[in-house]
Amino acid sequence: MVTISEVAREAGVSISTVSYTLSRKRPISAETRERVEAAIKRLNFVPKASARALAARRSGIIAVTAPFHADTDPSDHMLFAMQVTVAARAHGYDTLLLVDDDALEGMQRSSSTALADGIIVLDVAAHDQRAELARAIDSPAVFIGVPDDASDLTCVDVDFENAVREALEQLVAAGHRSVGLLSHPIELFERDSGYATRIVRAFTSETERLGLEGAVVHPTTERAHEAVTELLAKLPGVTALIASTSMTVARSLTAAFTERGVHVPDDMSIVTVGMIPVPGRKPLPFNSLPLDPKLTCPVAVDLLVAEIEGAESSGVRLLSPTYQDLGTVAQARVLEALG
Amino acid sequence: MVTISEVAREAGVSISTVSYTLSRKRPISAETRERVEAAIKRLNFVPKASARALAARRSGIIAVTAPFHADTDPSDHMLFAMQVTVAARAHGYDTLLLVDDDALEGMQRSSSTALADGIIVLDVAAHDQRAELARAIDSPAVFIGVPDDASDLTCVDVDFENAVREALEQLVAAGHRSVGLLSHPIELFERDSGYATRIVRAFTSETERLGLEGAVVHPTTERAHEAVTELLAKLPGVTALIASTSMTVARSLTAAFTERGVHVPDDMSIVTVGMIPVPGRKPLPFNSLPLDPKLTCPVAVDLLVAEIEGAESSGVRLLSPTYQDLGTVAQARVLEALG
DNA sequence: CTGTTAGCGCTTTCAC
DNA sequence: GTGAAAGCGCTAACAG
Repeated sequence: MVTISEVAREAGVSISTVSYTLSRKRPISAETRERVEAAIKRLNFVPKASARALAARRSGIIAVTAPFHADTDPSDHMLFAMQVTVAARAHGYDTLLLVDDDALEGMQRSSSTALADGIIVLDVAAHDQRAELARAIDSPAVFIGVPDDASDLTCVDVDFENAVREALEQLVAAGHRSVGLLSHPIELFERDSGYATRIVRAFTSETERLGLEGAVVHPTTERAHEAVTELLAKLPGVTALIASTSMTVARSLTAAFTERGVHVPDDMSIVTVGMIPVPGRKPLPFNSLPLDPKLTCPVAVDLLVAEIEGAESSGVRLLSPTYQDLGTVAQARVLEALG
Repeated sequence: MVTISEVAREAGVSISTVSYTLSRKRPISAETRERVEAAIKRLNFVPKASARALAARRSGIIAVTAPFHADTDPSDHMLFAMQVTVAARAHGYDTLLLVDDDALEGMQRSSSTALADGIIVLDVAAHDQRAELARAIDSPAVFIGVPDDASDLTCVDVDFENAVREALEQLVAAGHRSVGLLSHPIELFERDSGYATRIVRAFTSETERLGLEGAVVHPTTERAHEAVTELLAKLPGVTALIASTSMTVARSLTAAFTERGVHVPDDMSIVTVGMIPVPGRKPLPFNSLPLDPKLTCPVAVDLLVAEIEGAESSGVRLLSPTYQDLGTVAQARVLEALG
């Protein structure tokens, strides 16, 4: 196991010169640099993480806390953890995974032992214990999601309110006046996972503001059929739907409407809001305002790294997704005019 | 930031005494221990990970390398990563997540920088670059899955061959003589993800050995309907099915058969093999021999920790899942006798 | 049973 | 532009 002093000896320089050649924190003459780099290559030297961390008081590790609830979709989980990891690597950091019951305790531990330089908080609930903890510990933390009490916290999230508004405006522009919202199973709201509630609220207030007819339905099974039936009963003149639900339910949406004699998109325009795309998988065949981890995670990591490196910041950053137009919003048919 | 020497001073002992009370690596008198522990509590001391790692030449971190292919299910990924993490915590280790293109390079890096004490290799492919790498580096590694060339490697996996045999034997015991295998999409085999191939092979050889009529079908969409149709055409007398496919396809299985007038389980007995259960989610309503991360991950981590702590081991450990009997295997109806 | 001390392998002043 | 040396905060001989 080769150390920095062996490199120094091999290159005929002092160890500080080797260190500075690596860190570029002070000028090194071209000739010296060359000698050092050659020695490094020759000996196959790589600085040890622990020694570096101890001396520099920085571990180069970011902890990712991701608890696992009954209604947590493991796919979504992984997609976020992955994007955080990719973004962290781009800054030279590695990520430590804190899951399950260790999501809270591990956050405490990684801070007090200085295992991690900072923390990314995933799957944030409305009342999240990690919010208080983040305020109490030394390590900087950035939340992906917004807890009810976000004071003194740095949070990054999709601007769901704005996304719902934009989706509705797209529909209104195409002449739709009666719009449904297909949400998550009702049970999910009891645990209050925050963003689903925000979407329903935004839908309610925006349909009202725009003078639209609206109805919210929740799936009762793993397919959309029952909810679609309910929607058609509740809102007989419905011509458009915003879907913000699970992937499984969304995938059965077209079939569910077809079974009821409703053709998508001609009879039913669909826009999804806040649905998570899976890389390498066939995307949902609907216009969308996605909740893409690739949008929020890099921003969150940027903020965290900035804080680690001394910047001060806090507050909530809401990011607006870009509208993916797949042509699944059709001109509304004015049924009344015909009937 | 309180250090060990402040604790020593506060307790009126030497720092080694503090260190040893913590590590329990040598006896400490009850009285001294009490004084030290009081001081630790009073000052709220927690040893710094980096200092500890440098001095002990052990980081307390296990790297988890999990590349992400187009056909990698993010759910499965997370479930394995989680179980590895939980198992690692039980031994006092934390886990570092290596994903994507960094799965290979990160493995190299975490070893050469001594960032991690050992490595768990997930989502192992038949020809996996990480196999050679594992042989080349210093850090011990344990594979969850078995690459084609497993020489000098430590691998843990489910014994799929045995599971297929057991499933078939259960079916034979219930009188079935004509059995189908619902596998993965045919495209998956081009990338050769190993275990799917092993299951098909085992199915072929075991049906032959048992003198059964057998047929393998692959889904062509995200539902089972097309494959079921194909199966009924290929094997008109089929009375049982082994399903080893994606969760989505499996969930539509009962509906697919029902649509063809085949009742599950009375007309069609189903056993799943190698399917991954999601904690907190309603399990598939079939008898099963699951690929449970809770089975393989703890064993893999145990082996890795043993190697880290000095034990020598290598070779392939195949674990047999226990048969989950949900009563979905019915007595075969002897159609011939009636016809 | 406890204390002294020499490192672990780097980073970073301070000095030239 | 480079070197010497003092740590960083712990662990683990070695010594008693």
